[in-house]
Amino acid sequence: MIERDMIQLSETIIQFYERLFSWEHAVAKNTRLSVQQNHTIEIVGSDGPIRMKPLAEKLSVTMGTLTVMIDRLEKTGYVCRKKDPEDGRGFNIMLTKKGDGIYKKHHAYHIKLAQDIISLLDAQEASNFLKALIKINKAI
Amino acid sequence: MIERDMIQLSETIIQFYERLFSWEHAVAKNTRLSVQQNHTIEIVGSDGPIRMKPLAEKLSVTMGTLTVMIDRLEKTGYVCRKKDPEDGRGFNIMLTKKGDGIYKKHHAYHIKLAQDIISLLDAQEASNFLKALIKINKAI
DNA sequence: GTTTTATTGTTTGATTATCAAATTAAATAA
DNA sequence: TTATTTAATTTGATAATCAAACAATAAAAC
Repeated sequence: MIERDMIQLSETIIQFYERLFSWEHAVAKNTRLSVQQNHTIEIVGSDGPIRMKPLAEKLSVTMGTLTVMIDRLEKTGYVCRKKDPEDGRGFNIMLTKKGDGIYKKHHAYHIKLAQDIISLLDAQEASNFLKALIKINKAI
Repeated sequence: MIERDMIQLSETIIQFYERLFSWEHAVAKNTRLSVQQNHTIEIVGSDGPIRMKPLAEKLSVTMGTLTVMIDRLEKTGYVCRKKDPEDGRGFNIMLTKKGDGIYKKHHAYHIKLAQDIISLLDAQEASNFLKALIKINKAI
C-alpha cells in the first residue's frame, strides 16, 4: 500500500474513532451517568465480575481514580464490591440489578448502532468488514 | 444478518473502539499532554483554524470547558487565538509552531498504527476495509 | 515458621476537567 | 435605534485525575 493510501486509512480510522466518541457522549447525555461511568458499567457487564486492577487498566486510569469511581457507582447502586474468596486483598466488582438494567439498555443502543452500520453494506461487504475487524482486534 | 451476527458485530466494533481508546492513552502517557489536549491539537491540526463553538462540539464539551482548555494550551504555547476578521465576537484557534510539531509527531504515530493494521490484511482485504469504513463514516 | 518482599486496594493532597448559569461583547433583526 | 440572538468568557460548584503515602494480605526467602 502506498503512502498516500496509508494516510487516508489513518485518517479514516481516526474519523471512525471520533464518530464513536461523539456517539458515546451523545448517548451518555441522555442518562444520569458520565461517559466514564457508562464505560465502567459496559466493561463490568460484558466481562463479568472483575478485579480492581484489571478494570483500572482497561479504563486507562490509576487505581486511586478507580476507587473513587467505584465508591460513587456503589453509593448510587449500580455496582457492588464482593470480597474475593481466593484472595483476601481483592474485590470482584459486579453489577447490581440496577447496573445490569443500565448495561442492557446501553447494549441495546450498541446493537442499534451495529444495525445502522450493517444496513450500509451488502452481505458480502458486511461479512468481510467483520472478519477484518476481528483480525485487527486480535493484533492491536 | 441474523441477531447473533449483529451482536458479534456490535461487540467487535466496541472492542475496536476500546483498543483505540487504550492506544490513545498509552501514547499520551509518553507526552506532557493529556488525551483531551492531544485530541484538541489533533482536531485543530487536521481541520485547520477552527472557531470555539464547532471545536467544542467536536470535543463533546461545553464552551466553558473549552475556554479553560484553550487558555491552558495557549499559556503552554501549543495553540493561539486569532481574532476572526469576519466576526468580531469569534476567534480562530490555530496551532503554533510548537503545537504543529506535536501534531505532526502524533500524526506519525497514527500512520504507524495504520501500517500495523494494514499489515494484517492482504491488498484486497485492505481496500475493502477502507471502502467500508469510508462508507460508514459518511453515514454515522 | 518467622521475616521480608510484593501485590492489592484505599486515602490524601493537589491539580485539572467539567458543567450550568450568569455575564460581556458583537452581530443581526425588528 | 432598540431588541434579540450568538460567541465566548467567567464564576461557583462538583467530579475526575494523578502521584505518593498508607494499610492489609499474600507469596517468597530464609
